[in-house]
Amino acid sequence: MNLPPRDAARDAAPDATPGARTSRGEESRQKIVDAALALFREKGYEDTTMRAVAERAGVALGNAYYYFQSKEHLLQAYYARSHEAHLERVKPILARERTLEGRLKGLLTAKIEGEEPYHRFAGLLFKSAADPESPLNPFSPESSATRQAATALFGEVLAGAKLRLPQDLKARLPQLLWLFEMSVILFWIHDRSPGRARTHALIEHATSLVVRLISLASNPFLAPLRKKALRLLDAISVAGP
Amino acid sequence: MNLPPRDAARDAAPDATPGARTSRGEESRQKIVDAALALFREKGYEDTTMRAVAERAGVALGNAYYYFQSKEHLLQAYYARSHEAHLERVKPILARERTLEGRLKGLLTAKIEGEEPYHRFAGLLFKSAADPESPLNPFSPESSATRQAATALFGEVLAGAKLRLPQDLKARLPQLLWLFEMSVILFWIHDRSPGRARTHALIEHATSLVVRLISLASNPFLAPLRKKALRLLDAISVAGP
DNA sequence: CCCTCCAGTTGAACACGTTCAACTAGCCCC
DNA sequence: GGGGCTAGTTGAACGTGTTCAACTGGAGGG
Repeated sequence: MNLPPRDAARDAAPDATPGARTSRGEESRQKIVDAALALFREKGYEDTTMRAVAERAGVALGNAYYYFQSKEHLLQAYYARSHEAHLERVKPILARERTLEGRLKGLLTAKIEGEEPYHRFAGLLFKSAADPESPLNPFSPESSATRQAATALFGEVLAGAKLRLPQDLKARLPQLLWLFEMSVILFWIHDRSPGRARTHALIEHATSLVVRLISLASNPFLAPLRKKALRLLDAISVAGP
Repeated sequence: MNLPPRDAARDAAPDATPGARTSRGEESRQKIVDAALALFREKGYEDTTMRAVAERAGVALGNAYYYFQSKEHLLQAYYARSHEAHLERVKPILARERTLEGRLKGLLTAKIEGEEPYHRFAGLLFKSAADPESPLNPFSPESSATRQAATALFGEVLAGAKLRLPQDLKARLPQLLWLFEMSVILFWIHDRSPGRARTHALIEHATSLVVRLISLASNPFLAPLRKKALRLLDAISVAGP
């Protein structure tokens, strides 16, 4: 899932919560984030109260709301952290794998394994992300920067693979692969099988299927169908209205 | 695609809210549902309070919780009712349209037009869809009746269309079409264009594309790829009775 | 006729997320 | 040094969803 980085979200929102302008302020903000993430991990999101966060951070209840519009917004801090970790994990994989299939599988596997410790509240993140009203929602204008960053990563996945693609498809594929990743994550969130065996099976089979579909779509014989599909994407602009 | 099953332990909802056992009770339950749906439509979900629901229903606050475990559970009543209304709207369409494309387009258009009054809070459906803990989640056991009804409807859509399909594909297609419908609804939820023009465009283009993909998948020439895709579904599906 | 029983009903009470008017502390300008 | 100015801070107060112990009404048995 791809949520906007903290700073971008704050700058885009009209009534955004202020960033700290003071070293004292920055310290408070940090203490609040640290307290929140620790409590989320210890007790889960629902059982963590804002009062408990404020108490552990050593600030007043209202102070947390000076830096974070809502409890939900505290999750953004977690997301920012986890996305950076994901980039780090993916870097060596992309350096090693040279086939599209290997690169995709590596990326997706790294994603779900990196998120594994947070499986129980990753669902909550996705929940906010699916709400059209929420600024955390990946289809929102506020998130466009992050969305582009995420699709750019898939652009890199494609660029490093030995692959010949029609130009029109190549332009749209990163967005489509991002949607694929989102689907895998949605599946993973619901997956309760031991070791997330089902999600691993999904990645294994679906990735290889996706790669075959891509090469099928590249077949000149099927160009009309491909054009039709791409026209659909143009008409609705894949990221959503 | 099927999502993984939930824990059997939780499935056995031990403290399920009782159905009414009395005519007086049935009346109360009905008044509460009516009040809730009216208020949801008038003010949206968030701005509807349980106190307002109880007041309009003419019962005490606590009484609503005798029949519904939570505010969220009131939404299930909406889903059930909306599906019934959908069936009524779809009936004449399926009686008239004889091509798969016409039947699908008719069904999807009826869906989003029927849901239009509830657009502003329909986003909650997907919030719940993303939350594995929620009983409203369409993949949950509590929703299995609705889910099966929905896939059964797509079975009817297929049965009434003049179409030759490989048997293996035919068996899985209703589920796949249901996922297609869910995707359209997800798009619609985020659609803020006037008259939902974008969603109508999506239905127009995507349906015709889906129909072509189905006939492509039926091509004996592509049987290996089709088998591979169906094996994927088998691998991640629940082994049902 | 009264007693028992229990589905149904009640609203006060609770804990929570969130808001807000008032306060504090450090910095800058005169 | 004093007088603002404002980022930062405070906790009481509000409205919410939810819980619960107490109550009610009417059906059925004696």
